[in-house]
Amino acid sequence: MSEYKHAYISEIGKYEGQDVCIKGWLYNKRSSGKLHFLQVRDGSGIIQAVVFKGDVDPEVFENAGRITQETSIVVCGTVKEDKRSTIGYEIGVKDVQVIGESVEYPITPKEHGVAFLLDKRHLWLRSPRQHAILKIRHEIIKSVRDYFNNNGFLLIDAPIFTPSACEGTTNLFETEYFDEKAYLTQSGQLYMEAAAMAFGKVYCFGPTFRAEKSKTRRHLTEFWMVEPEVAYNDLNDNMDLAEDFVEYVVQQVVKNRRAELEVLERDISKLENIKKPFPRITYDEAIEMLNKNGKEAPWGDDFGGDEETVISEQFDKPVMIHRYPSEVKAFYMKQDPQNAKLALCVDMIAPEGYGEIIGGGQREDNMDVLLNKIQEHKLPEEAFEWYMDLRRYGSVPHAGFGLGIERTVSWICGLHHVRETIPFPRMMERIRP
RNA sequence: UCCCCGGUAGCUCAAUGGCAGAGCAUUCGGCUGUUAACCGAAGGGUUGUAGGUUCGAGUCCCACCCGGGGAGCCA
Repeated sequence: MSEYKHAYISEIGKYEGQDVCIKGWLYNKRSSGKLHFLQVRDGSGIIQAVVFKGDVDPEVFENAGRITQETSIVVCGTVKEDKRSTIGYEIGVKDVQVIGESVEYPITPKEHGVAFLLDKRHLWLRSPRQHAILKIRHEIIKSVRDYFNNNGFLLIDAPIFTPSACEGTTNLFETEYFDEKAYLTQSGQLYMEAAAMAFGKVYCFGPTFRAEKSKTRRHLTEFWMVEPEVAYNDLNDNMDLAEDFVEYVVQQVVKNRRAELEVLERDISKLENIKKPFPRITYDEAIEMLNKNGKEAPWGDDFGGDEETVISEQFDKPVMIHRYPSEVKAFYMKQDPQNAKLALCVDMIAPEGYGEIIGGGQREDNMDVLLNKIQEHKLPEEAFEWYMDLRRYGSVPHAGFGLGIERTVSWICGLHHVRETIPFPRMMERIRP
């Protein structure tokens, strides 16, 4: 076996006519008397290895017929072009070596329920559909990093442990930090504001945690968020950045992960259409749109999933809704100089009912106004002393936003639930495996 | 926290209040081109848990446990 060169299935075309070995696992098997068809996967792809009784030792043929699903095997043979193969090639087997047996693998090539598959998430990752989703997740994350790295942003990692709530309202996971309490971060934003005053254009990218008891297809307790922040940007600059960024990420996936989108049966034309400019409407216009479409919405209410869906259905691109009432938004949102009841904030709602993927806006840069907001929200002033320093020492207009990775993956992949968009999802009722 | 749905073989599901079943998986046998292969056979059950109604409960009633979907909540 050692004389054969190790080849990955994704690059098998380079070895046509040569003898190679594939190191992987048995995905599925079919037999036909004097033939065994072994579907072998190695992480880079799946290839059919054909064992013909007349070509190999009787012992090799016999053993090949006994290999069970997900047994790890090294398959050696000749790479042959074959039109019947979905990847264009198959292996004419000369030898098969079993590395590790797999006895009664639980995920059979038939349908299974979500609860069962989530219990077996560590094995479910081996299936082609999960490969497609997680490769697209990889592409999205790579595109996110490339976009900011290529546009003059500096990566600044935000801490995971935080001494108190960024906004004081949401449920945080509490943990012990020596002899005091600490919380898992729900956002790196306040730290990005400090970093923007130091470096101009910055972003952070990492996990965030929310302890809300939400059981919906859009919620995880642990999820990943990318948060850019730019000094001297106003709300319009922020919306320009958001749409340029989202267009780039979507188009990179369309360009580089077409095969994976096809595995998921995604309508790619809908993604190809995600090009600038994106529609921008005010909160007031959104309220009007809701009332016109039979979804009564009083001025002053925040939008839930139903409202977001009705609005997103009016467009075939992500829509940016800006200038919400200050009351429903966080304390650090800058007050609109044209109307004190409004905040200079923006949410981006993905099309096809996928909901909010971006939330952000211009930050309050006036120290007195910010102090009032902290008091109105009954937040502990001393915890925000360092944050006030950013207004005390050379305050400038600045803006930023956060994009939720899992909701973006869910939208681009066309999934029903965010739980498949992350390798090991953490939800209200599920922390294992 | 609230509302809705569900829990039967390893998995996906069926069973009018009357013998607990099928497909897949597993094991054995057959087939030279299979594509969730096919054909034949075998093994496999505390029907989520605990009560109750009934001659008789997987099925009806009550409580609880677990899961799924949604709401609230969630920049």
